[in-house]
Amino acid sequence: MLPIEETQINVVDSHEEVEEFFRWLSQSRQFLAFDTETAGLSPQRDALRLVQFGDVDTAYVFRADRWLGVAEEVFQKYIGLLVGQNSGFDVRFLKVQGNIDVSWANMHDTRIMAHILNPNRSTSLKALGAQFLTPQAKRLQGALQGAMAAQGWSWGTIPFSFSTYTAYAGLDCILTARIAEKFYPEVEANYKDVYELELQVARICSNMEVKGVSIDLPYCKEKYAQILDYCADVEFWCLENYGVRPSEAQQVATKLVSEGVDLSKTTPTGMWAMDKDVLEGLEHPLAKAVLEHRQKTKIGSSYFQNFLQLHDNGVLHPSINTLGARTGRMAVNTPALQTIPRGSIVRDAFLPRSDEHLLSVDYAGIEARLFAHFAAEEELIRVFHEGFDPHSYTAQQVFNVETPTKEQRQVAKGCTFALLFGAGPEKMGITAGITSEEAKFFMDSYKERFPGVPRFMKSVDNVAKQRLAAEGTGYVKTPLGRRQVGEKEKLYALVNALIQGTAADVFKQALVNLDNAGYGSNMLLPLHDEILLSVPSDIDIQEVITTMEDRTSFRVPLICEASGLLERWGDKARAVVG
DNA sequence: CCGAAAAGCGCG
DNA sequence: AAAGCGCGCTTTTCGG
Repeated sequence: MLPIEETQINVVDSHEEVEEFFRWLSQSRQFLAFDTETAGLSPQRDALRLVQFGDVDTAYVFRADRWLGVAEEVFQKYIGLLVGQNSGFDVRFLKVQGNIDVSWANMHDTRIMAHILNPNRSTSLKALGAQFLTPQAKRLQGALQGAMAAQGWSWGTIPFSFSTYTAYAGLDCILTARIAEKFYPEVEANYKDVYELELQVARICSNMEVKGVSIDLPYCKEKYAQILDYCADVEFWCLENYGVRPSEAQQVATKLVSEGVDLSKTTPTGMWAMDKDVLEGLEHPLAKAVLEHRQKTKIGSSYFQNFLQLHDNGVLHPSINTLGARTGRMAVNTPALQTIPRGSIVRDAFLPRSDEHLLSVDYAGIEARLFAHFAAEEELIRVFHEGFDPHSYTAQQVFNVETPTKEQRQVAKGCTFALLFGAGPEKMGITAGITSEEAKFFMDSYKERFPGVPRFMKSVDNVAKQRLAAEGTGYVKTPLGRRQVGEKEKLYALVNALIQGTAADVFKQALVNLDNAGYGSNMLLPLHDEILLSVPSDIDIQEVITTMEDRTSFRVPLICEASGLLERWGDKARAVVG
C-alpha cells in the first residue's frame, strides 16, 4: 500500500482516459470501492455530481453529467466485490438521479463493518480512515471547506474544475477501500451472521426510502393552519392574562412563583424544571395553557410543517439509518417517522398506495419476553407460553394475592421495566406512582421471587467486568453475535442494551423474512418493533404475522399482532380508543 | 449576533 | 450500592 500522498487520483474526461480506466479496472483487487458526490442529501431533490471508483492506491473520478454511461457499465459488468461507505446512499442517488440499478449481490459496506466491530464510535468515513490520513491529506478537506466558504460554493455549485473537489472525492474512495481491507477479515471471522443480516437490511430499507410513504397534502395543510391559529390564540391568552409567552419556560416559572405556586424541581443547571410532569402536577390555568401550547407546537413544527417541506409530490422519503443506535436499532429522520404521536391526528396524514390498505404488525411485549428468556425463569417463561398477562402474574406472585388490583399490576409492570432499563427504586417509584421505599421493597421481593432475574443481571455485569479487565472493553454479545459495548461507568446499562439489541436483531431478521416471502414492495416504514405495510385487501394477514414471528429461537415465543386493514394509519389509534 | 448546550418531548 | 435504555427535532438559554 502506497503512502497516501503517492496514491493516484485521476479525473476522467476523455475517451482515452476511459480506456485507461477500464485497463485499470480489469486488474485484480480485493474490493472495488465506489462513492458519489451529490448536491445534497435527498436523491429526489439533489443532483448527482460525481461518481468515483477506486482501490487502496488509485481512484478514478467521473463527472455524472458527462460519463454516467461509464459508471453504468461498471455496475453492470464488474464481477468482483464492491464496497461503499454507507453504500445505500450512493445506490439511491445512482438509481433516482442516474437511473442506474446497482446490484446488491456483491455489495459490502464499511460503515456496517465499523458499527459491528465497535458500535459506540463514530462511523463517519473521516473518523474511520483517520489512521490513513496524514496531515497533508487532512489539509485537503480543510482547503475544500475554506474554498467553499470563501467562494460561496455549496455541494451543488462547487465547480468540477476545482481540483481540490475531485481530489477529495477520489480520496474518499481510496479510504473506503483501505478501511474495507482493514476491517473485513475480522468481520468475516467473527461477525459474519450479523454482518450479512445488516447488508440485507440495508438493501431492504434503501428500497423503502426510494419508494417512500404517501401523505395527504390537503389534510396536512389544513391541520397545520388550524394548529398555527390555535397556538396563536393560546399565546395571546397567556400574554393577556399573565404577561408571559407560553414557550418561555423560565418566564412562566417566575410568573407561577409570583402567583404563589410551589415549585421544587430544578434542572441540572439549577433552572426551574417546567417539564410535562411538573406542569401536569399544577392546578394553575397557565400551566394547562403551556402544556397545550407545547403539545400543539410540537405536532405543528416537528410533523406537519416538516411533511409539507420535505415531501416530493406527496411522498415522504425519510432517511432510514439502519444502524442509528449503538444497540443495533435503526433511526429514521427527515422526517422523524419513528416518533409520530400515537393519536390519530398526525397518523391520519399517512395513506396506503392506491387501491391498498395500511397494515401495521408489531411484536407483543418483545422486551419483557426477551428479559424472561435471558433470566431463564421457568415460571415467567411458562406464563408467556400459556398466554397469561405477565404483569398480572408478577403482581400476583410478588404481592401474594389471588387477583391483583390495577394499581398492583401497574407497580409490577413498572418494576419489570425498571429492572430491564437499569433504574433504581427512586425512578421506579416515580413511574409507578409509589414511594422509593415501597419501590425498593417491591424490587427486592421481585428479585427474591424470580431469582433468575438478578442472576441474569449479575452475569451481564460479571462478563462485562471480566472483559473490561482482560480486553480493555466491557461488552456482551447478543445471541446473533452483535457486540454491545458498555461505558466503564455504566456497565449496568448493558442489561438493557442486550435486550434492545437482541430485539433489533429479531426485528431485522423479520424484515429479511418478509422480503424473502415476497412482501418487499409492501414495506413502508420500520418502527423498532413494528412494520408499517401497504397491502392489497386480499392479503393473508396471518401469513404476514407468521413470517415475522419467531417462536423457536428463544425460550419464550416472540409473537406478533396486526392492526387489521386500515384506510389511514390513525385508524389504528381510533380502533384502540373507540 | 451566532453557535453550542440545555431543556423538553415525540416514539419504541 | 446505585444506575431508567435508545434515538430525532425544536426552541430556549447562555456564553463568547
